[in-house]
Amino acid sequence: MSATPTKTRTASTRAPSARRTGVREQAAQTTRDNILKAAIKVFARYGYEGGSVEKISKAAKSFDRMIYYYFGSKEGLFIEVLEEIYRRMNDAETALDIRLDTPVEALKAVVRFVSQYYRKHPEFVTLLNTENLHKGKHISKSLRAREYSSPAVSVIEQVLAAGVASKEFRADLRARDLYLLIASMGYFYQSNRYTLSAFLGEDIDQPEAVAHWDDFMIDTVLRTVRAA
Amino acid sequence: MSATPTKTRTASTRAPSARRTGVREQAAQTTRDNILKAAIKVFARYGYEGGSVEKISKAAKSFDRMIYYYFGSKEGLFIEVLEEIYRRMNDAETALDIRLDTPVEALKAVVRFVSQYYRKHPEFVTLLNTENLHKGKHISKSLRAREYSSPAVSVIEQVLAAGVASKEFRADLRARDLYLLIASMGYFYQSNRYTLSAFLGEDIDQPEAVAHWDDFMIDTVLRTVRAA
Amino acid sequence: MSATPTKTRTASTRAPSARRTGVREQAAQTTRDNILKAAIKVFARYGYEGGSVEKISKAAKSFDRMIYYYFGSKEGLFIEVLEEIYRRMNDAETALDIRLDTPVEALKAVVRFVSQYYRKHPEFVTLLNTENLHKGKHISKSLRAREYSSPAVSVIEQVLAAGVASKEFRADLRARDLYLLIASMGYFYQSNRYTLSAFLGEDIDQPEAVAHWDDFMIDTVLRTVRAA
Amino acid sequence: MSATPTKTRTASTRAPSARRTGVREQAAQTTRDNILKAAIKVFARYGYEGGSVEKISKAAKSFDRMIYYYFGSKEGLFIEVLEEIYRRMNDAETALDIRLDTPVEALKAVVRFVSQYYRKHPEFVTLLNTENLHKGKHISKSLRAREYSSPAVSVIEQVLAAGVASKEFRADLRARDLYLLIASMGYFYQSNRYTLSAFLGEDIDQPEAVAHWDDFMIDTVLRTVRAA
DNA sequence: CATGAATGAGCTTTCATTCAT
DNA sequence: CATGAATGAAAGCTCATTCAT
Repeated sequence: MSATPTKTRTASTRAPSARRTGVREQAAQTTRDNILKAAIKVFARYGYEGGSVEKISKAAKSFDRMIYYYFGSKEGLFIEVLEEIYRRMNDAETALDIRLDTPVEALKAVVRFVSQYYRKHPEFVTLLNTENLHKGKHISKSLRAREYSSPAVSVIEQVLAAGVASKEFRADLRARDLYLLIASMGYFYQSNRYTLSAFLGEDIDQPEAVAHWDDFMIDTVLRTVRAA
Repeated sequence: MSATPTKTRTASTRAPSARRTGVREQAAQTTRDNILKAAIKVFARYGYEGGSVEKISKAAKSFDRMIYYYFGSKEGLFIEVLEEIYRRMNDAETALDIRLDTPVEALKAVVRFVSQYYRKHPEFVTLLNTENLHKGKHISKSLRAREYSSPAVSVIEQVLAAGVASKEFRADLRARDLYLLIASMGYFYQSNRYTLSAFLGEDIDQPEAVAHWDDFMIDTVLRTVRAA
Repeated sequence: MSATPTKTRTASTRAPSARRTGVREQAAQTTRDNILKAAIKVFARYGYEGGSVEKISKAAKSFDRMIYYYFGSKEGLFIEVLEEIYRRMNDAETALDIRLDTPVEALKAVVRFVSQYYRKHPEFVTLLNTENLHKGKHISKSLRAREYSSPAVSVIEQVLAAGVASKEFRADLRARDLYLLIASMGYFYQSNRYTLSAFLGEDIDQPEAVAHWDDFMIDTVLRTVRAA
Repeated sequence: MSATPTKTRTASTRAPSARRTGVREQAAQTTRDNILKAAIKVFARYGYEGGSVEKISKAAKSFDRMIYYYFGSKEGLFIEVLEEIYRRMNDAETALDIRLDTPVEALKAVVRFVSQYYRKHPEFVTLLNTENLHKGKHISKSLRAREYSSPAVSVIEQVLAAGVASKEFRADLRARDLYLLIASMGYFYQSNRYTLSAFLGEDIDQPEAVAHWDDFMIDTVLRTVRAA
């Protein structure tokens, strides 16, 4: 590893200050952003080992050296990538407008959101798989990643509470479990679609198959949640 | 297992001859097996790119060259690794003794089996993730992999049919969907345990957490399956 | 190099005996011949370094080991390849039926033969180039190669003498020089046809171009040879 | 020579920038030149396959990596080697001072130049042979190589025209053919000197033999060219 | 006679990273 | 701020050859 070990934020890696940004800072910001965006694509496609520094710098139309300038190391860049994709999902979740007065519909909306998010953001799925391959060693170095978890579960918590209040949902269900159920079904279908297609002998990416799975997800979740 | 080589092997990669096995043939078989076993471990731990030929040959106490001698290329080895882990799961599934006269118990047993299999064989999970990262390019080159799918789904099919016959299970459920539900919940929990632990702020590998999830899986599956 | 240095013929490399050949010997002869023929093709196409033992054994539908069995080493095989192509050219030359009573026609025939031989045997040309790249180190180890030179020059010697006798050809010309002139023109055109085509901007392999060059060769040779 | 880089260079291989050359740029230029010069020697001596990247980088007192930095690949380096040797010959040819008022002497000078050039630049000969072994696949990728052909032929064209004008040379002779005749005789003698020496049983590299061949070349060319 | 298995050095190329302006 | 140049380790793979029946 380098002399200055990878950290969440070091003196040598520049994060453009949040205060008034001049022309200089903006150009730097652009370079930094380009690298981060390119890194998301490249790591998502090739994994951590397969995603070489050169591939990333080329995709960002920048230079290898710039990665070290802004992120300190390949590992530092990967950590920021993870933070970024968590932030993005968190942002999307926060933007969700859930009507708690109709709990069933609200829950359906949540399921649809999760399913769609994984489908539209395959990089999120492959990056998490990559990180799990590495036993979470990068995410554990990030102070920020943790912050993004609560909203995800808490949305479900609210919906669940509303449903219990209206007696549509049963009371003995943990929001965490419900969250995991929804995530499982959405994630697995997207994450393993290549081996599943080979294994099942059908292309599970076909629109009808996808729509069918979404319906099944909703049905399963509602059966799990509904009060007896 | 590999005693009956029903493989489509290219002319350039050696499969120990099927005829009377002398001392040398057996030694060769051992070398080949050692490499394959080592490859499963190494690829599972480091992924495809990270799992270098040297790491594998060292773990197998053999030489790089032997990998090319027996498997033609790193890719060829990886394909056989995938075939092997599918075969192993298939074997384990086939060994399952399911009592169809008690469908509910049978279904519970299936769920427990799947959950346990993923838990006890983390290499199966990471290898499939790796293969999905590569968009299934290796599995699609294997003629054998497909053969192993039918048993997995057909066991569930039988249990489901038995439950429908006894009127315990509803009739409008596809075995494929039920299989995917069970697999989703078992797989995701194992596959993403590192990021989930960081995300949820709890170690989901703890025995109680695992047991709780198993119960929840069974409960969810039964609620999905049960006749109104 | 091996412990028993490469020689023209060693105890360890088998040359099937010339006496009564049984079935066994014939099979061996075939294997040996196949290897030799394959080696000519492979060395001619890929050069000495590029022509790997494996390429040759595969082309011969045999095994690497057989090359060592019959030829001792890669170098030993290459030496026999050189001997073989010289022998072949010698045989073709010997088969030439030259009518010495018409010296001009005889000389034309010789020129055409040389030109055609190089054209029809590109492997002869590339193999000699390869050997010259290695500064003739292999041919110098061969006792046989030298035997094949005399006929080539002596045919020209005879034609030249006949022409001098009939006063059609001048007397102050060495057969060796005439041989070299003919060989030069025929060889260079074939040997360098790729770079020449690129260099001159025309495909010198076209039939008309070839015919034109043959005519020019004959014309040049006759102008060189003819008595004032 | 390489001061004016008129090259078609890919984006990934570095050509020292043309702007004001600082200390560093000059050092880089030196590294590049050292590699190119070393490559000419090594490829000329060992051929393309035999000329390993390591041999070249060592001869250049640099590193393997630098070859890829500057030339992209071994093949890219070889292409530049071919371009370089063509350029060198072209430069030498351009420097030739031919007096067209004495066509016979001018032609003799050309023949002597060609003969000497091949003799003094054996690397030119072996590199072309190597390229022809590869069927011209590298030269065909070079846009530049073609540019160097015209001068070679056009010098002869001019001499031929002058001789025709003075009625010393015959008019029905193509410059291209004359060029090929001269090149053939000069090239073949140099290219095949090892096998020829073995074949003829004399060392054709001896000064007297060389001088004799030069005389014979001139004599042959003049006989071919002279007006009846 | 014939051949599968083994071996270690070597190949071209790519890797993440640091140096020196 | 930015970037060309340099570096050595390691990657996947092929090499000619020998071992052991």
